[in-house]
Amino acid sequence: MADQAIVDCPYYLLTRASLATTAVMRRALAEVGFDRVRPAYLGALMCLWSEDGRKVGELGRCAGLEPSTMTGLVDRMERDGLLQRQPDPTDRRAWRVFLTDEGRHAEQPVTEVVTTTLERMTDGLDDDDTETFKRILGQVLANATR
Amino acid sequence: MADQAIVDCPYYLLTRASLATTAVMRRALAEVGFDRVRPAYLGALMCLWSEDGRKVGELGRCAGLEPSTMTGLVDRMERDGLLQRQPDPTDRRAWRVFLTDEGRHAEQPVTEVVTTTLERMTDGLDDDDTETFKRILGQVLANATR
DNA sequence: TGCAAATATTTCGTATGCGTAAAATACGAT
DNA sequence: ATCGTATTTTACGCATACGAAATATTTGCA
Repeated sequence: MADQAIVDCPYYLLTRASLATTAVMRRALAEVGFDRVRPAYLGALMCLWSEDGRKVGELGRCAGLEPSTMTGLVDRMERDGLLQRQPDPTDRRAWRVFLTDEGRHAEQPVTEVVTTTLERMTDGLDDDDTETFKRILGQVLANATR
Repeated sequence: MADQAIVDCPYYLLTRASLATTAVMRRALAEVGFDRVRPAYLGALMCLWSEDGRKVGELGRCAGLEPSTMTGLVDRMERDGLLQRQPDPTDRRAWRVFLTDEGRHAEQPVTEVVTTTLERMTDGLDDDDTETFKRILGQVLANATR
């Protein structure tokens, strides 16, 4: 089979694993009734759960996304009822992003779904592997962003 | 710092590492004059380099992409002069995809850029880590696609 | 004070990927 | 041969992400 070379390519594996995990995450969230929470929202939600009322740009830096990406993301999350923009009282250029009740109440169950899903994704790996995985991904990420 | 939780999340690391590596790959290709070769083309190119003249759907299966994704990808690759569609002589529903001269000649230098870039991405990791990385990604991918 | 530079956000165009539905063609059973 | 089903590809709408440029506001310096 000539197609074997590609599944040995780390870049193929990395991009495919990322997309496939996202697909599983989306289905897992939908299955427990959280179809309003898209996988792309998770980073921003985690940031807001740990500290609500950030500026759009701060949220982007926390979640690893560009400002121009955040605009659309916050639009969709607002449309889906998870958060609201509020003008920053001390800086008229900026918006503060606040969770709605729904966004706040999602923390517990969504965190649980994410945890369960990640456990399912790392099935067949021991704890060492999981730690190694995070370490390697962190190193790759560091190598890539510079 | 409350933002630390997120960089400990394997899902964050996985998606970020994938996007960041893609960005580096794009820049690396552009730097050596291969800006017509987008990172998304690499899977399809590898498949065609190993076996030219596949059907669109076959190419998708080889590269791990849905048929509906392949249409646009092949459109762009054709627009960028890397391949051409030819009607399948034995099945009028199907198209065969053939590399152009340019697509064929890209194999050597593009492969080199990709290899170099991946080495750069895995800088700071030993050979064991690299093998472990592929094994884990393969496992995650297997867990996700089922 | 006034103006240039910096900052915060959005807008726009583009790439990438998916799922659903449609269109064209092939195939298998009768 | 015909009809229903399967296959191949495309079309469409949407989500997600980026970079470049535009807009609005703030800030720092002369």
